[in-house]
Amino acid sequence: MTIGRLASALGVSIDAIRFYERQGLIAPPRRNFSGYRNYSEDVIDRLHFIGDAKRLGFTLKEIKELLSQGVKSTAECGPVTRKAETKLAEMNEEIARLQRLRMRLRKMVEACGGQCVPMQASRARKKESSWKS
Amino acid sequence: MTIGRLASALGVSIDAIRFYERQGLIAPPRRNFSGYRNYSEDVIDRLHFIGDAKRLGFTLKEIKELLSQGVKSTAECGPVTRKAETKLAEMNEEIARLQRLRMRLRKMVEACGGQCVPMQASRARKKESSWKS
DNA sequence: CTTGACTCTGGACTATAGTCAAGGGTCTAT
DNA sequence: ATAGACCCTTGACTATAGTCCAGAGTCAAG
Repeated sequence: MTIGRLASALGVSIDAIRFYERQGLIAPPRRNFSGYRNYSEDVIDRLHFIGDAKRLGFTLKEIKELLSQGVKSTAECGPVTRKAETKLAEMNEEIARLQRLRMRLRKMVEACGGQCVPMQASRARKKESSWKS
Repeated sequence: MTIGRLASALGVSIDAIRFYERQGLIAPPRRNFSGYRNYSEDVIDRLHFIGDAKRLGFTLKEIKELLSQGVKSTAECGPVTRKAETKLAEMNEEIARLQRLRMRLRKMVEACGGQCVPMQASRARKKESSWKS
């Protein structure tokens, strides 16, 4: 299978596949006599795994680690589970952070919504009452 | 005020201030005869505004737009409010996205928690039952 | 045989928000 | 006068996940 066929079969770009190879996420495939990459079926599973893991929020670096530990499907436990738990914790923090930001923003929008009432938390200086054009 | 004093007064790095200048977020200040930047008090407000807006989740690019519209404090309405509303919507999407990911991850962790039960959604092939080393 | 589609490599580029370093000039205190 | 702290510019670098390009070689169909 050529890289082009593989790419369109999986809905990823040719460049992405070569990129994964450079990054060590997939093994360099055999080449035909003129240097074209020639893929076997195995790589399809591997690329599916990469896609799954990406959707789960893993970075390529993390996926590489997973793969280097011999993990081959997202159903496989041990390493994925441990990674996933860490990831989950990180994600909870990130969500919390965004929610805090959202709250601040929301308050700001509300405070300014109707009558342009100065916010309490703002750093506005009284002297600068040039309430904008 | 020299750049060093300004930086330590505000708790940002000298490099960051020069970076903001390059990016057009703060105006190039006067220079003394030997080329040192010499800041007036005004820039303090500006940098505070930048800090506030950053904490609210705006990117530097967005902050620059705000500033170019004459906005000078986070209490100021109009442009900030409109931006903030957009931002809020984006943030809601991002939070929702992360929460969906979290759900997927959580399910995975649970599914694999006890007995390494294969997940339904996985792409594992039956033939590949080499259940890892 | 030629045309068009495909592939190869290497390197540059994207966005974000700065940080770090080299190599030089300047300011302040002793 | 000189040491040490400060400042200048320019350019490279960080991480992420690729994308895009040039210039060249290759393959299949007509």
